[in-house]
Amino acid sequence: MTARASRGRRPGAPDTRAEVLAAARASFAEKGFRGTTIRAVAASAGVDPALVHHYFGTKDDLFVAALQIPVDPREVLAPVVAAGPDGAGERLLRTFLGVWDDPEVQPALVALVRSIMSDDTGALVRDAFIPVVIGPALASLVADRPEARVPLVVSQVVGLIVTRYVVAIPPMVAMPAEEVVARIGPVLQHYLTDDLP
Amino acid sequence: MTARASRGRRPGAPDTRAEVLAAARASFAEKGFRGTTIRAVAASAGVDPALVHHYFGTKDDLFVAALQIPVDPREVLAPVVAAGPDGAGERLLRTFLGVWDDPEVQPALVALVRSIMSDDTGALVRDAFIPVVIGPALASLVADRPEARVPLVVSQVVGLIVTRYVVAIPPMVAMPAEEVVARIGPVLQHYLTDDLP
DNA sequence: CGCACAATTCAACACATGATGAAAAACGTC
DNA sequence: GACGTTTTTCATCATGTGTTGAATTGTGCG
Repeated sequence: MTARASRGRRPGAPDTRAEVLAAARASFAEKGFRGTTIRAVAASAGVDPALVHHYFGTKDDLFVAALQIPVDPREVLAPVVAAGPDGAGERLLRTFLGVWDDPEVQPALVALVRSIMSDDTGALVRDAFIPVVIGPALASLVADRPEARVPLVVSQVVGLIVTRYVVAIPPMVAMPAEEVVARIGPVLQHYLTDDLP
Repeated sequence: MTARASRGRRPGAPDTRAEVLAAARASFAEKGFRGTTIRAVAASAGVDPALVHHYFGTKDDLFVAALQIPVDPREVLAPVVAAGPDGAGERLLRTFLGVWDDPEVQPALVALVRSIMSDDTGALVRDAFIPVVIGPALASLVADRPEARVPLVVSQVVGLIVTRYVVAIPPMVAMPAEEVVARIGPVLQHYLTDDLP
């Protein structure tokens, strides 16, 4: 019930901009792009809608601002790739969970995935992200025929993302990271290096 | 450029209702619930928006009408479950693909999944569908500790759904059903019956 | 203190959308 | 052929949304 009514600047030095950005991230993560309204973000930050426009311009701009996260997939994957194919499945999964379980970046990543799957931004993943970023990284880890193995790895990882972070089915959320690594890691390893039927 | 202008009933006996329903299914599958507008559905069916309301009432009603599909998961899963745990992974996957690759039901299923992941209908899957429908069916196929195994199976199957039908990444779409069965089936079997680490 | 500047709200516009009710045209039946 | 019924469009409304510009209040600097 923090009744905020008066016009003009607030006393003190509150970082209102950061609050708005956090509210936007949370809303984009939970409701997706279309489901998020500027008014709702403003209300959740205890602020007038016009202020959102003042800081971040249009709604699209707000969205890309909310997706700004300090994680470059190629950089994160580099050490995993450098260590070679032995035990790559578990290493891959461990670093992956290290990023996704970080509460600092999780909302932005979930928002990104939600938008990819609800709106037709799917093309971005389909045509650019996987072939350009993920594909080459995994390609040096697979035994052979990467065009057949990479999609399998991706499918299991995507399933993990959706069940653990997007839909958040309870047993998957409750599972400790190391347990996920121990149970799914071998499957990734299997997709990467075992003989294909 | 089929200029349709005149008022009143059309000559002939066109099944306009079915066309509207098909357009709605396609739009819900591609753009999700929020992304679908009554006007767009009407335009895609070459019809006035009011007609959509005339046949199916509100937008929610149209959505549930679009989701009406002649497939009961328990009924489909019954024979798979009845045959016991031996080779259950591949059988499960085969019948699963039989349903999802059917172009008659695919749009409705994709629409359902899209809505589950974009809007917060996720609760439906999280709290009802998996525990009540999928859980008990799989429970009789697993070796032990179903609460640990079922989520693993679900994660791989969800990953398959998303990559093959929702985001539709090309290598996954192009893969023949039997190849999917041969490559992912053993992994499901592993989750169902192999020793858990 | 005075003043430029930043932060914040208010009021309003333009637009798209879901929904409604009445009117017009074809059909089926007697 | 007359008539009730179904199918279809038109015109319209209320609402929520993104966006804009002006007005107001606090902060920091000279």
